[in-house]
Amino acid sequence: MAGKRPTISDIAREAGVSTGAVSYALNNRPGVSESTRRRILEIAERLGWAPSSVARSLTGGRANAVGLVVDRPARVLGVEPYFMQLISGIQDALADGPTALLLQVTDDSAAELTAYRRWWAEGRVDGVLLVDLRTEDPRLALVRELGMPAVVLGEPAAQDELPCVWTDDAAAIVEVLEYLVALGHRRIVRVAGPEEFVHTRTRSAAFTDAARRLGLEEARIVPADYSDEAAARVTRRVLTGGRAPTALVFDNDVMAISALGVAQELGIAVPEQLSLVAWDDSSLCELVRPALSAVRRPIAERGAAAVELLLEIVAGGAPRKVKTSDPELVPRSSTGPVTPR
Amino acid sequence: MAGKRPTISDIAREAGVSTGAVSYALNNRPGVSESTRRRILEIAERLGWAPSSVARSLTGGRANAVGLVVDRPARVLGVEPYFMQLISGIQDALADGPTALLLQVTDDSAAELTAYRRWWAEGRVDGVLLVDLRTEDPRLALVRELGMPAVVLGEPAAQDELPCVWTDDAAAIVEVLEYLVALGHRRIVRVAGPEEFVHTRTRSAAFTDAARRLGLEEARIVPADYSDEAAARVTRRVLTGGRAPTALVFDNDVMAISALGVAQELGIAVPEQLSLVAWDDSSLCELVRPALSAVRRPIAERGAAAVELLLEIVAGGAPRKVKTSDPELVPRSSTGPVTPR
DNA sequence: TGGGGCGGGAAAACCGGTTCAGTGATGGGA
DNA sequence: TCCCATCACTGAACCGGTTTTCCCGCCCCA
Repeated sequence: MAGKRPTISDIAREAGVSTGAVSYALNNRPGVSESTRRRILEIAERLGWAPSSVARSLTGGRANAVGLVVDRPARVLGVEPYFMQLISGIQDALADGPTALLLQVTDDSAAELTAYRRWWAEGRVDGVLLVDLRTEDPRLALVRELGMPAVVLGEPAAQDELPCVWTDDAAAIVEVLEYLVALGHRRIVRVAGPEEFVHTRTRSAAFTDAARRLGLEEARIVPADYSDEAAARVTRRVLTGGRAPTALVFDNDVMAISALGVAQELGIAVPEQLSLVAWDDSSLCELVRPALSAVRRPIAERGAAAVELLLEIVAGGAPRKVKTSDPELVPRSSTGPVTPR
Repeated sequence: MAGKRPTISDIAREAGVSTGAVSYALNNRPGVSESTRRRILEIAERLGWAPSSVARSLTGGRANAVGLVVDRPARVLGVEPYFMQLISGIQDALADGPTALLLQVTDDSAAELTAYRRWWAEGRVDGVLLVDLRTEDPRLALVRELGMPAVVLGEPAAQDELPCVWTDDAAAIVEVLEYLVALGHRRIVRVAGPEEFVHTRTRSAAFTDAARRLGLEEARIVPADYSDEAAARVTRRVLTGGRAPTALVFDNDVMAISALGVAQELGIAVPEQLSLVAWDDSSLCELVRPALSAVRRPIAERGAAAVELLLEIVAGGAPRKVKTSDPELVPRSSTGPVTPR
């Protein structure tokens, strides 16, 4: 039966009290006697009453929802486990609180801005999560303009005061390089994600630094865009050019897998002739042969921490910068010592 | 600046009219003169007014949101491109309408029911999408009990009258089998998803039927659970047992890739000694070597169609059963003619 | 000249809650 | 005994819109 949902007026009528009293009783606030409260709770239970989130939002000013816009082409989005892990972490934090998650997937960064703006204007969200921060990201200006609570998932930039949740990617890059150097690699190429992302730059800077410090013979960074095709193209070029590297480090898992295919194509043995390291470990990395060594980051943990921080800020807390647990290198079969050819 | 958002009262005051008049003007309804309407629209524009979705929902009774709960363990969810493609299709349909998407990810089917129930009780959604229908699915009873609009993504079951959006999986199974038979395969094993899903049963029935019709020497179905580990286990068992099949058909892409690894482990050449077919084509299938032949289904199209149908139903339309375009087999390098050993 | 019809708009009720300002009854202290 | 607190609860305003009701003024036509 599609009967309409009971309201506090129904409860009030049944209990013979005013709606105000019902409100107090249902919210465990002083103002009603214990016996009346119990009676009201019982009636509410019997009627199957649940608070209308809409009505509550109207007075409370709170929407009890947070928003996330993901701006990546559907093609790469589908394959990359990152976002689903992130979302899953977000849900953990939202679990049984009153807050819901609004999700928008777009492949157009103007649409992303519009989405945030609209959600805020319509009062649909209390705050938002920002992922994949770019340099000079227009979203920063937007949230400032709107005064909309926001938490950045990514590096804390000195210049802005937005709260963020971050992982020490730079340290992980160093760990990877030291590991590869220990295996005897001296020519290492990093296949990076899009340069406009702040986290790409952070990793690039760390890579260059560490390479210099370790006195690497050759350490280059070539840009790609997270997609399998771009990675394949770039890998082919790098491997067939002169002075081919003996190790490749990728900025995501999909690109690393794509490179694995290219190596097979070219008859280059992994890990005997070429070592591969993926970023963002996922079961994809364990799936392929040889299984990929990868840097594992606490993605779900990040998502959960970000939501908690956001809710804290919405509730009036001060902006903080939260660091999650460190990434760790998970060595598998795609990395090995350099063998002289 | 975090200035509060303007309301129609602000507009009314500025324009020197009542809020009712403003409402008419902003909604393009008769009741105000053309000149007043223009004046009001202009003021609204200048003030940067946007309707409060919350307030609208309170009167309209519409939440302007639809809900989707995905009940799969995070581990498999992350890797499987299916859901992100689906979500991306859903967004296409929602695009610039007033409707938002509420997403919940859970790994507990009781929590799934709770989520739907709560969304509805709280008036957060106008309707929901149901994926991965199980036999005797408690969600069917739930949406009936609540009178909550819902669209099923999956086979139309004769017994219930819920609207659904479906793809002719059975035809695709037949196509795959005919293709494999044409290549000379007579011993084919299908590695299925969890049996409790209705779509698994549909495919199983179609598989068994077609196998009988084609007079296959051996056609078995072994159950798995969409995860890479289960697929690896099952594949190992099947391939090392007596009378090993020459072709394997999988119910998703992850399992097929996992099997590819197992074949490599066992020194079985693909496609020379073993053909593999994945379901739900994704760029993962193109990524691995050899690239996987796969059945491509219009997943995003399904998502979009489902949302459109749901909105139609919410608006009072009659429940329909919508069939999306047919799946097609995309042959790649993982399938080939049987070679006598 | 009077009545009917209609267009433009005001006023108020309403949606489902929350919250504030009262109010009558009770109890306690001086 | 009087006064003041306190308790338990009511009534009403309020959040930001939508919608219904009603009213006024104007035009048209008989």
